[in-house]
Amino acid sequence: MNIQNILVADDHPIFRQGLIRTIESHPSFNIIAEADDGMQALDKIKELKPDIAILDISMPNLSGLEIVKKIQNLNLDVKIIILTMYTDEEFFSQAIDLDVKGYILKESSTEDLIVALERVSKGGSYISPSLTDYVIKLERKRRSFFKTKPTLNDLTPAERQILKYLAENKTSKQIASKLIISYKTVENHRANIREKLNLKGLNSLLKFAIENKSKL
Amino acid sequence: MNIQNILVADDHPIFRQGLIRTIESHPSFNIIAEADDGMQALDKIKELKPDIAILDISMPNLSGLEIVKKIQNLNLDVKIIILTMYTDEEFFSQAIDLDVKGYILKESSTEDLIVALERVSKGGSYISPSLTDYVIKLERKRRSFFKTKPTLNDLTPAERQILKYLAENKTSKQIASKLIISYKTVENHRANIREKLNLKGLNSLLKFAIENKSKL
DNA sequence: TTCAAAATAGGTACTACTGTCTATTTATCT
DNA sequence: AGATAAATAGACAGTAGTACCTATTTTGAA
Repeated sequence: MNIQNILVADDHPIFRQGLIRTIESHPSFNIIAEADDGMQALDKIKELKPDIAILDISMPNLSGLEIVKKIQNLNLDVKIIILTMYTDEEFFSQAIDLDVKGYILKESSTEDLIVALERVSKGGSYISPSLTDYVIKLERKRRSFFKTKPTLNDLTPAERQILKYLAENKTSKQIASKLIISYKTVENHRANIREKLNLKGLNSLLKFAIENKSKL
Repeated sequence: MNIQNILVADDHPIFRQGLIRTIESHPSFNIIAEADDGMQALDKIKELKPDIAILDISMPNLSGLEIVKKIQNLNLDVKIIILTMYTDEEFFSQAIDLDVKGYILKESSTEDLIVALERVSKGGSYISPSLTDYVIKLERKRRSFFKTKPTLNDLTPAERQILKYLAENKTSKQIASKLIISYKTVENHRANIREKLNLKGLNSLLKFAIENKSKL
């Protein structure tokens, strides 16, 4: 097996040093580039064509998952390992749908990281052991009726906008006057969102908005 | 200045590697121990008496801030740098009250980390630039009337209990029947909590409960 | 251009939370 | 034993969100 050229992209410099130290301690891997935001990562991937790119999800300018989409549109042959803090079904299943080769958590051991690199470099794939629960859950869901859980992606732009204000605990009236639309329109959006996301009962929508505001 | 012996404690192995790589690249600092949970960190500090201990806040078994308390009870002469993800006033002011010498964010640059170590090793202190806003806010608060922001600590056990259920979006009725108390009692607790925490307006309490549920 | 989805607006009944009160019974500390 | 804080319970008016509808206009994609 040739030496694998690797790009690491993460906006946390100290963590990035950890990746470098871990990866360079292994002779089969060679770090050819670093990036501390998404745009930079994409540019360097296009320019340097690494064998493997290790991407953080939450980065300024362009998220790891968005980078993956762009790479695939360009038909670049780069294997992707997503590295993230989020033990979050949402991101995970998005990544899987994008045919990402590795998905590992930032809390992983250095050994896990190396194993992931080895597997991926040989054409395989690797998912953080801690995510097994999600994998199983997803499988079960897919099997039983293919009814996939509705996600934020099903929402229209206007609906997302409403959600953002809701997360700030604005009332429908306040949102209406801010957006210069009728109070009833806001209420309608709320109703539609609740229906799409299967939210029932009082304030379930507010709860959802607050818990998911980082994703909006 | 002598070479400073340093202990690093963080439960994320890759991040820990980053700390080590960053610190060891600087000749004045020498890492004498690592720990990946709080108990281990405390034990090693007691045993090895490092000059400086870099502690993560969220670690298994014992949090960084709890370690600081124990160290101070034992009158150990160890300078503490807290390293955390949380840009959270709560933790920050707790740390300051504990007379921690450094408080820096995990997203800091490697340079910031080194500067912090240098300052602290010389008896000074260092706070992440990104936290300046909080520092100023705190200062302003302390100055204007010494009225400190009310916190979760001001709440009684019954009130915390109510908050927990609120974070699950239970209605007052549901909580009442679960705790076998009157609906009105629950409403009274809610009112008291709102008053203590200065929460006004509809659903502000629910918002608070959800945002702080991890601390309950 | 035509069709479908999204955004807009409104009606009505119901329910939950808020704000502002009073008042009694337990604990707990001095 | 007496004071204080906490937990309990209630009244009442006002406001906001929910559930379930109908209906028009705008926009975007086939």
